[in-house]
Amino acid sequence: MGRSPCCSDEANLKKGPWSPEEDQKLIDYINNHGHGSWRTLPKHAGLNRCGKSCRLRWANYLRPDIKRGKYSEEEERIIINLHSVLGNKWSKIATHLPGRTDNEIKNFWNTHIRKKLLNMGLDPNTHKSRTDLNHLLNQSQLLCAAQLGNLMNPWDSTAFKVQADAAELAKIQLLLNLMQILNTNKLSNVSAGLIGPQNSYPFEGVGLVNGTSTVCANETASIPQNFQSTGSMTQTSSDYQQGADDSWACFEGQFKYESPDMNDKCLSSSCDFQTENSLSALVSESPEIFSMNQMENKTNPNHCSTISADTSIFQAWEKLMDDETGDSYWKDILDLTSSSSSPIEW
DNA sequence: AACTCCTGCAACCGCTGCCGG
DNA sequence: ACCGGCAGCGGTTGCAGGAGT
Repeated sequence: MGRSPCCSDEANLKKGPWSPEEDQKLIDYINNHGHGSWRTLPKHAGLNRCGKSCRLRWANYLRPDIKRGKYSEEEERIIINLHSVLGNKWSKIATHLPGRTDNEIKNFWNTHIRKKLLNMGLDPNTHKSRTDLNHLLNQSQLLCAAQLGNLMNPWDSTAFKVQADAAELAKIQLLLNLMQILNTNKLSNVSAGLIGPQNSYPFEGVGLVNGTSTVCANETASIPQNFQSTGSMTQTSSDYQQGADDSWACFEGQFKYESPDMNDKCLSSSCDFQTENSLSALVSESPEIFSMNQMENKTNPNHCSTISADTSIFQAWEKLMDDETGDSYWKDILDLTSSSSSPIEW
């Protein structure tokens, strides 16, 4: 059911920028009487504006507790983290940034952060790598083509080497993109891990910056029964409400999943819908590399898929672990996780 | 100096959700 | 249950000022 536009019956009302005199009238009136009904305020305050315009002017500009000036890195980080969980819910994001208005945060997002994320190769809407499925498909096709090339002409050593390098690069890139899918989805950060035959992957949360993660907690993440979670996470937000709708929390730390009786090589278990959809699409595009098995999970049937990959992916993973850069990167993360081994319950 | 283009931001528009009758 | 009024929210617009040519 629609409703008539605000103040549409009052054609003579002023629009556009506010004059200093109008601002002062509004400030004086609200300081003396409070805003009360916005609908009737303009008349009482002697303003030729509609109530909506007055409310907006007060809320976004004249309110005494408004914080002006540049956003700090901390504020920027909070906005990115919250946006990854809440999306374009600017008013909800604003409740976590005292003195900042929803309008101001929205503008800051659109003019600064959005561009920054794009420059970093991230989709500002999903916070995922901008590698869309077509791009992933291209990479998996490159990998397949390289492997096929090996089979078709195994005696051409030069071609073999070039193709092998291309295959290796493609594997690593594909792996990194998979990690991106796993890492940048909301619930997947607490419910999905990258698990190999020997290496457990300690994963990070949404928008992990300086060790802080924001996770959505409006659903309880389920963990398949044959998995154990270990590691350490410390809650850093004070308004976390476990189980409440629309709640959120900040955590620090990492934890990992291990499957004591997992013989198959498994890339992900216990996905949320978004992760599952991303991975399902990837699996359907590259069935020669990935397979997907449904695991029965009575607690939460929505989070029960297992993605399995071709062995070569895990060989690439191990190679990445052996690589100097990769090794030091993972060593840092493993050092962080080794401080505690108390189980986490979700 | 004059013009165009770009950027940032305040303000508007139209829709939704809530609440009381 | 329905309806209408209101506040609030998010997308969009328009303008001022700066940068580039």
